[in-house]
Amino acid sequence: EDKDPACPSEPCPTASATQTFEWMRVKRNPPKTAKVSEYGLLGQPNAIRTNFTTKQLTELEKEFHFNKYLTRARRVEIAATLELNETQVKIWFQNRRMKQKKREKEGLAPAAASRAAK
Amino acid sequence: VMILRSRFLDARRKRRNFSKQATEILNEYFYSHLSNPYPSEEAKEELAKKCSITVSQVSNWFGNKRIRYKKNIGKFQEEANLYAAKTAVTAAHAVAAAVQNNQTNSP
DNA sequence: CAGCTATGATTGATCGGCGC
DNA sequence: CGCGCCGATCAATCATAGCT
Repeated sequence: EDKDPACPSEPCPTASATQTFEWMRVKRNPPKTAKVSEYGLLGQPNAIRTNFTTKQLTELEKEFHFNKYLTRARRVEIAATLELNETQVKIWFQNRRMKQKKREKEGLAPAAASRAAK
Repeated sequence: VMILRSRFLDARRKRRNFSKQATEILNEYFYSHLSNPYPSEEAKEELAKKCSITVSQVSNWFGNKRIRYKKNIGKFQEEANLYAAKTAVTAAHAVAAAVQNNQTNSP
């Protein structure tokens, strides 16, 4: 069960046409950041990317500089204050930590590169 | 809801296109690994060095390339054939073999 | 110079794997 | 068994580069 699902017996409809591999078929499930209660009908939740306001981002950023990690209590507090789900706050911190790490990495690479170049 | 897009003009968003050679190298890798265009961290570092760009930029390039390719495969068909012909590699098998850490065939 | 497309970067959110 | 985190990726969008 660890081999490609397609390779041998393939009709190959259009001659040399590049086949459609699995990664091209991958589809992400829509965000479940919903608050279904607001719709009566389980209609479409917030099946879209939430756009945080400048105010929310400023507040999250401030909290991040205070603590890179959140406690359950803090998360609940912030979510309520910014009118976001606890999940959104949690995710924001995780993405923020990754961003921080990426910046640190990009910040040291050049230094090592210039040293090596010298 | 006003346009809260106050992205304060991300100064960092001053983009510059990559050099022709860099794009050439990235495309060669992409199309020679079309069955699984997901370079490992090591491969990304090597590509970054060859292209004189950062690893993050290599990641961004592959991320954008994969999404845009599958969004409209037809639009890239010409490009795909071009690089496919230019690079006759057993990459697809190499990738499968790598996952298996076992070699069953050699060029 | 306007208009449209190509492309690099950003980011909220998902996916699979880990550890507890 | 579920939860938070990590690392990678997705997917939509932003803003600019570049060609017509």
